[in-house]
Amino acid sequence: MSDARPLTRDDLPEETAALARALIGVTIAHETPEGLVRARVVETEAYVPGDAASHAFRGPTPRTTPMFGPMGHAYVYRIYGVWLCLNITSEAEGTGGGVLFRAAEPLEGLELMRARRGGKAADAALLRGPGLMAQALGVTLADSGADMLGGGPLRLEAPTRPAREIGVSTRIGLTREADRPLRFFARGSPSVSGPARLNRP
DNA sequence: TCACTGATCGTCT
DNA sequence: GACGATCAGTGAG
Repeated sequence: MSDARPLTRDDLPEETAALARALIGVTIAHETPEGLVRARVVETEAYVPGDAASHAFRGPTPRTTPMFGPMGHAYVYRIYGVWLCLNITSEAEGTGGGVLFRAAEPLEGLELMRARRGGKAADAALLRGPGLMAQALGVTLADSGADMLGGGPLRLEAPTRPAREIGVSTRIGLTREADRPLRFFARGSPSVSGPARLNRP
């Protein structure tokens, strides 16, 4: 609760794949007028520089400019006209890279997350998948560009318990660069998304 | 457990 | 004028 320690840039690596791995287990918190929610990150994907699957691949556009800013900032985009996906920028300013938050375990603000999801999902499934995670956290397009390592309303905090073993697999839902092992997940977590075969040891 | 499908629209070609 | 870093529902094995 009040003893949660916000993470700063000194706590995390400034390299996309290393950051994606380091984020497994950290707490993501979002404070809005509706209330505070917290969740433990259990699944990420790295979109590294030069990666044809990355939105940054073709250079900056109005949508993707945050990806080329300094590390530790939010990049939020709409996918399939319906869902939002939350990323954190992961490289030095001028280099396009990001880590997609794919799933998390709910820790605090369960009522609010259930209300935002509006469904009958089990608690472990409230943030299982990138679109659902952004929805449960109450992230909006207005959050794109926000500093997540500066103690603001959308921020990362130190893990609240020892990390689970980290698994690695290929990324989900891609057509290009689909074979690269750039997805990281907390092995054994009930909130990890994706087909079971990707989540095995 | 997996494969397939429809919904839906901003973004870039 | 396509095409998605997705999800829920359905149906088959």
